[in-house]
Amino acid sequence: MNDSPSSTDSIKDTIRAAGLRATPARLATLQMLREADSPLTHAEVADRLAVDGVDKATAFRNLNDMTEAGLLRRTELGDHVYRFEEIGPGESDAESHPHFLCTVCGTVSCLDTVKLTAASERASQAIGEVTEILLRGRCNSCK
Amino acid sequence: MNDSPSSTDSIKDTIRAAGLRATPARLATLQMLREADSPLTHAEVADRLAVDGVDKATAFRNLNDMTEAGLLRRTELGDHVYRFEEIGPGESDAESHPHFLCTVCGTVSCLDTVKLTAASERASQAIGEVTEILLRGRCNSCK
DNA sequence: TTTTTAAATGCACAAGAGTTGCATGTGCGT
DNA sequence: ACGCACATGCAACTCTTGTGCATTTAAAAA
Repeated sequence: MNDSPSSTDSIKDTIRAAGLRATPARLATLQMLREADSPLTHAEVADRLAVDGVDKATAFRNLNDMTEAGLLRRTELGDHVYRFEEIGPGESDAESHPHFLCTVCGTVSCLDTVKLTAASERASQAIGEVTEILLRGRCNSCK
Repeated sequence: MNDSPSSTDSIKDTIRAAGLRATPARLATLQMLREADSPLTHAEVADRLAVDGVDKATAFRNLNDMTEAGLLRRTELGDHVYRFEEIGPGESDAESHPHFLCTVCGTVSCLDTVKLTAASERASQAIGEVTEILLRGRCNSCK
């Protein structure tokens, strides 16, 4: 069998632990995001679930509900589309990692090591508390 | 007189130099952006011009046309709204400065001094060429 | 100054992302 | 196995942005 029951159960547990019901649509949603290595758009998730007969509104509501429940993180990378990624077990919602969006092909990459210089940290502190860093440009495949 | 004719003429010249006709709607648009100290949204410009009888579609078209002509820069800061700012005379379109968006009040600040650490530069180069930096968080007024 | 014409405008309508109201269906605690 | 709050489906709706087309106008030519 391809779907190991253990991983399905772990997904169920994760959803229930967040105070939500483990419905088929939510299982599929979280599994999709767990297998993806970059944030997925609203539409990508909805389209994929549509073949299982899941309504667009349901897909959107689940994504938002799971975000509110602390399971997902919603990011907006500047192309007028919301993207979602799973928040790992230990991870907190606040400590999100930087993202890179290719403005040509739309590919998103997660970055771990990107930081601002000390001087930049200070300059930005003067304005507010930075919780998110987003870089945009052209990825190497699009040069 | 408040509207110094010289500045109006300079705006006209700027627009014509970009290969566009200096229409009243465009004069007003560019003047607005020139006086603003942070990028203005599509809607902000359109609403302001509406009192002069300028159509919303015209306002949107002008913003996009002037962007294409290299007079303006269009940025998307993650709230599903386009913002525009003038590109200074010497400035090129490519070298945009970083922005900070307060996710609470929506205020946008332009940053000049923010840079990535050398290590971060290297890490991001591995993925692509970064042309734009966006920081999000809570501005000091919203803490 | 008048004429000419391509560019710009106004109006109405359309597309895409995301949301919401409401009746129906279902997970899951008892 | 039962019941109820929660979740879903469907349709209509909002909000931002873009488009088609007839009319007007900036600005170059005469």
